[in-house]
Amino acid sequence: APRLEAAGLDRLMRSLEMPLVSVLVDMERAGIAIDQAAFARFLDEVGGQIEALTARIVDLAGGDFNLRSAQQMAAVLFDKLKLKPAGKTPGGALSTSNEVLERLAGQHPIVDAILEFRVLEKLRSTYLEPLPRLTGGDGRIHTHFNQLATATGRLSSSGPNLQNIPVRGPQGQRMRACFTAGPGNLLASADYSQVELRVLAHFSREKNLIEAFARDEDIHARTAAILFDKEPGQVSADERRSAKTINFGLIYGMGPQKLARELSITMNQAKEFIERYFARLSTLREFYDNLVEEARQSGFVTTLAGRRRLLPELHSRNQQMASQARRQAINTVIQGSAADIIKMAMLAVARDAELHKLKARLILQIHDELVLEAPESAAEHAGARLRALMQNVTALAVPLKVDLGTGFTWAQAH
DNA sequence: AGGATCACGCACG
DNA sequence: AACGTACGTGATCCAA
Repeated sequence: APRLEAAGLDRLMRSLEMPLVSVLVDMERAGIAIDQAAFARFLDEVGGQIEALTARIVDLAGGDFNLRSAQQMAAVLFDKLKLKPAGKTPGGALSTSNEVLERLAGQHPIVDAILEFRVLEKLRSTYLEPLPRLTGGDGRIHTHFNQLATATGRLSSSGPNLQNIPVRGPQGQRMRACFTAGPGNLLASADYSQVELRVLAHFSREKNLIEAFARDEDIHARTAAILFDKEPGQVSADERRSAKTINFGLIYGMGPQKLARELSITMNQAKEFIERYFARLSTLREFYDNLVEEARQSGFVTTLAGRRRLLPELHSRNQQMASQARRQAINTVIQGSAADIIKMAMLAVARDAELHKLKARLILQIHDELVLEAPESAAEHAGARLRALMQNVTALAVPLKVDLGTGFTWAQAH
C-alpha cells in the first residue's frame, strides 16, 4: 500500500480495480447461453467440407501429408511443387501464412484450397469442437476474465477465450448466432464507436479530429479529405480506405514499410503519405514527440485513470528495441485509456439501480463492447440505459458514441 | 512414454 | 516488421 500511494496508484487500485473484481466474478458466474443444436449443425457442415478439401489438397499435392503441419506444408509448396517462397517466419523457416499464400494464389490451384481449409480448420478446432464441451450444467459457458494479464490494463479472457469469437464474414455471423440469450431473455450489445481514435483526439487536442468527432462526421472520410485536398463528400472509396489504414496504423505507430504493404504502394509513396499526414495534423506529431520524451525522462507512460506502464527499453542502445518501446508508449496510452473508460462504465452499470430493477446483468466485455442479458420485456429499456451509462461515464474533449443492438443471439444484437 | 516448451498460424479488439 | 491478447497443432526437448 505505501508503494501504491507513493506512485499515486492507490486511487486506481481502490476506486477502479478492486471494485471491479466482484463485477467480473458476477459476469463469470452468469456465463452465456449457447445453442447446442446450432453448434452441432455447423460442425457437421464444416467437418464435411474439411474432409472434401483434405482429399483435394492431398490429390493436388500428389501425395499424403499432414496439412496441419506448417513444416510439411512448406515442404510440399516450396520443394515439391516449386512455388516461390514469399516470406519467412521469425524463426527463419519459409512461411506458409495467410499473407504468403494470398500472394501465391495465382500460381497453383492448391493455394486457394489450403486457404479455405485453414479457415474451416480454425473454426472446427478452436471453436466448434471445444466450446460445446465447456458448457456447464446450466447450459452456459463461463469464461475467466483475467485482470492482471495485460501490459496495457485491458482484461483478457481464457478457458475459453470469449473475446476472440469469430465475427467477420458469413462464417463469423453464423458463429455468433450460436451464442444466445437464455429462455425468456434478450441480449443487448453496446460498443464504443472508434473509442481509441477519440482517446487520441482527447489527448492530442488535434483540431481536425476534435471537430470531426464533435460533428459526428465520418472520421476516415475527413482524414482522406485533408490528405487529398478534397471535400469529404468527394472522397473516393479507395481514398477513404487509405485514410482508414493510416488512422488505425497511427495508433500503433505504423512505419512506411507496413503502410506500403497494406496499401499496395511503394515505400516512397508510403513515406510521402505519412509526412503529409503529420504535416497537416501537426498537433499529432507534437503530441507523439512530447509523450515519448516524457516517457524517456520518467521511465513510464500514464493512462487516463493513472495506470502506468514502465518502458525501460526506451533507453535501449538497440534501435529496434527502442523503436518498439516508442510504439508501445504511444499505443499503451491509447489502448490503456480506452480500457480505463470501459472499466469505469462496467462499474457504473453494476451500480445502476435502474438496470438492477430491470433484472439486467452484464455477461461479456470485449474491449470496447459490453453485452447485457435482460428479460425480454426489459431489454430495450435496459439497452438504452446501458448506452447512456457508457456514453456519460467520463467527459473527454470529444463525445463518446455508443452503437447499440438487441436480439436473441449475439449476431442479432450487433 | 509423456509432460513441458517452442514455433507457427490465426481468431478477436 | 504495427499494438494488445488466447489457443490448437506439430515439433522437439528432456527429467525421472
